[in-house]
Amino acid sequence: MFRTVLTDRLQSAFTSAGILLPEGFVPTVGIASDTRFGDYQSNAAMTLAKQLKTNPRALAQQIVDKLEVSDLCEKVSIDGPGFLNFTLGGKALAQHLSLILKDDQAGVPKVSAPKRIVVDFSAPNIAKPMHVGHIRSTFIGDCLARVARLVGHTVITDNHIGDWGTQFGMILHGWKTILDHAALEKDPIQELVRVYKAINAETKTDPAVLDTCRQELVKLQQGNANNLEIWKQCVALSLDQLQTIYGKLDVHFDHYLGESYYNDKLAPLVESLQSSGIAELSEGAICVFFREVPELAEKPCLIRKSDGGFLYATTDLATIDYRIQEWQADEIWYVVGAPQELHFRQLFQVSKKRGQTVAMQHVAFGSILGQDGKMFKTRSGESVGLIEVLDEACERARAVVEEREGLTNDEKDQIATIIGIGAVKYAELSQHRMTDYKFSWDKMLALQGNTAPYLINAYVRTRSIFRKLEDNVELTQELVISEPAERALAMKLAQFAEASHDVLADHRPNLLASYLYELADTYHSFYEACPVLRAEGAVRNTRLTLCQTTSKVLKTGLGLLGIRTTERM
RNA sequence: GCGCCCGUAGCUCAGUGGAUAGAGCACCGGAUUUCUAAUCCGAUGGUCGCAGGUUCGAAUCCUGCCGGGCGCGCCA
Repeated sequence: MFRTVLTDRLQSAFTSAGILLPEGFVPTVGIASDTRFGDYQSNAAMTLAKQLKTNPRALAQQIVDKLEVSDLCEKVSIDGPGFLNFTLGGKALAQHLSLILKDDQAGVPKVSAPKRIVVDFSAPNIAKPMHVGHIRSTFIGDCLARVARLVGHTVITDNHIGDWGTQFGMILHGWKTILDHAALEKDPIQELVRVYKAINAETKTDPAVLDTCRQELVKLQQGNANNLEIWKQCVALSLDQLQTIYGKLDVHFDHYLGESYYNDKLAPLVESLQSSGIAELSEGAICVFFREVPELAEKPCLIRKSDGGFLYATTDLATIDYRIQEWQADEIWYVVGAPQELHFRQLFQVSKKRGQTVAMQHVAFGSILGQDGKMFKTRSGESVGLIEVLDEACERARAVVEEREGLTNDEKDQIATIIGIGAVKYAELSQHRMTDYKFSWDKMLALQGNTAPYLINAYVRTRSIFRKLEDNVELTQELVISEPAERALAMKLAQFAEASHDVLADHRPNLLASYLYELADTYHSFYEACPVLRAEGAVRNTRLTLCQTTSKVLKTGLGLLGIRTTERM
């Protein structure tokens, strides 16, 4: 990765120039914001000059005199108030392209200190259909897991299913009184939802029903055999259906350890927290106070209700224990919505009090809003099912594919699925995770502009050239990059490494999405400006190599977003 | 009341200390008997919510204000 190599060289130059770096000062090199000046740039001289109270340009000159980058750069210049601008040489670029081509991970270097990272995402509820609200956690989590794996971390994905909520009181009561077994067989989730909604409505008008539901729940929690059996059936039926969706989405988990998995660990956990003095009795409930943290001083974390029941935080604490003990987790990433920020702050504080050193990160994201700009609530009745969105996306893609020639119906179906699902994923991942956005069919399913089909089309264009190519052409490493469009593409390709690593710095898939969009855009421009097959000799060879490299980076990059590619469209 | 997040082009959004703030959509003008146009080239469009401050340099950092969203003990 050029950025780190140049940073290292810069560091050495400081040393050779005899410049003592102040505590905490790290020279940085970044991708140039304006390519007129160069490919990479550094503001280290300006930043340091401020601290040392010297002239930035003179300091820059001192550094450049000691800088050894002749193997990488054809030019290093000092511009403006003291920017260092690096222009890569053709040979270094060509070498990097050839690395991308032969490397298993397309030139993305591994981290020097790999970690064991648990990624907790998706977490749908049992007996409820997945809706558009699940899109964010599922796609962001899946993408982060893929990127973390690529850069060398050991990643454990865990779907912390909501399989033990209070909603089971209603489902149990409904199962026993109004369940339609034929309907259950046909579409389990739909029937369970119907039952849940019907009973939920009854509880609003009839307090006796509510009471019955509570009793059913207590019986379940106390281990009543019949209720437990019904619960198991619900879980099994729901998991089946979830697996189907995840299969369609190409999202996979190493574990499905739902809330229920931790049931028997909760009582001893609360006891130990109490006996160690971390938790205390307050207003009948057991909670952990954070009197030493001003912002949390009046916001205790409840771990046991006054009626003896356990809570969200209790299960999460038990889950942390498990992940540390069984999986030796160094880090845990929770891909959960921003409204739960307080919950996680409390959770992390409790963990800290217990002396746990695992690094925990709440990867928060904004809300998908309804057309009214309010939260997209499940019970509002307006929520759109995830399946419906995916089906609609594939149908729209299919309508476009239909007009293409030379494809069989089966191929058209497959292509439409890849594009449809890719479009939905890209709509999410190309967005900053903290931004709230209104759900819109058109936005989610757009096939034009900055969308998955645009990127996939760029990939298809790289492939079609090779299909037309006679025989096997030996791609040499001697590249002749002369046209601006060629050089722009080569530079873009080299930056895949930086883009991939940037995703993990702040858990931001959209940085990779915009990189890939820029790459596709650069390729499309190159494609118009530089004929490949009609060119000859070294020029043709160079262009073929650029196409081949683009092909690999697009496929790998889209793969990191969880988006599949197709050879034709 | 306190805490967190957000406010950038008509719309949807990138950009979190660097050089002239960028895309997509929409609108307007061009390019095609194609290495498959789901494409390309160009034009129009912005006191980056407001006001101060720090800095050689601020959409970006700090303070205050305005507007919107979310959260703040027995749901998850």
